[in-house]
Amino acid sequence: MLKDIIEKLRSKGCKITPQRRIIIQSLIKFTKFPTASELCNDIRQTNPEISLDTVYRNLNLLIDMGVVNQINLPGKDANVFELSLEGHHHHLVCLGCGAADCLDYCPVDEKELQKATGLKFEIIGHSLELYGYCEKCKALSK
Amino acid sequence: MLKDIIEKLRSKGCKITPQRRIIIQSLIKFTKFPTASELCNDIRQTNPEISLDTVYRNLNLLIDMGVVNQINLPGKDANVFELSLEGHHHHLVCLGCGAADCLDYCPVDEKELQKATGLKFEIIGHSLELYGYCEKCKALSK
DNA sequence: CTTGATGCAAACTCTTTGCAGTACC
DNA sequence: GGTACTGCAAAGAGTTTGCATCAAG
Repeated sequence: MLKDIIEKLRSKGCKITPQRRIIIQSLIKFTKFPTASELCNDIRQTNPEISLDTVYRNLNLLIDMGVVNQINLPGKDANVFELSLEGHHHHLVCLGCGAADCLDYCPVDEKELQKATGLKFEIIGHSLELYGYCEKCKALSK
Repeated sequence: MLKDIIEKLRSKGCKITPQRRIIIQSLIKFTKFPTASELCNDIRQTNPEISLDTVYRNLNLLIDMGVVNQINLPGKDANVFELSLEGHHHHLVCLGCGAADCLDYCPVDEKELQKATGLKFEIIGHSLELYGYCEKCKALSK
């Protein structure tokens, strides 16, 4: 997974710096989708010298490369990042702890929707987020 | 519609100032979902003296009152506001001009989804945005 | 050696807050 | 008249940019 991404960057002429490598590694390792600064703090535990702007710059680079998605959650800590190697999918976002799981299954049939909405609007994509509580947070609230 | 909202505010003990009234009127009038500053600029065409912080303060108040929804769109101009008198619905967001239409019909069956995802995650809500091109922007791109 | 990447600092945008004066109820 | 609201200015958060230095290819 790390190798694939490195290879993709290399093939597009990007240099593979230690910072870049660590950012990708950290992103792979996260179980929730991190904000830019969460990612930076995580990396600083082993590499205290990295700067937040480098994290931002590389996240934007990875987004341009199609390796990372940026997700806008409602509320605070709204901008989070995820690896996007898996193609189209959706998320189960926990309202308790903020953890987000992926849902491979896509329940949205765009063709059906296009029929239902008529021809005025041409649908070319969608985003669906499911909100609720994960196992841990369900247990905590009881 | 304006009256209903004013009444609701009054019943909760809020004062009805000219600014407040104009903000609501402008919000009703918009055909796309405006950002806070778009809303402010629109209001300034007739009331140049209004300040952006008042717009923000009142939008937050209206959100607390349940009269307005805040929607996070991906990319720039991410935070937009809509009146939320119609209950649960989704949006057709134009990638060309940013205009957003409402879709009353909800194609997401949460019960089905709950079955499909199992019991680990308890679904209590969802958000769905459809992206594409409105009639105008479709025509322009040809 | 060349070009792109980094770190620092500062700029920028969006949003919130403190405060004194104002106006709605 | 009292309390909530306004405008101003300034503070904060999050993100981007300019620049000199550094290192990957």
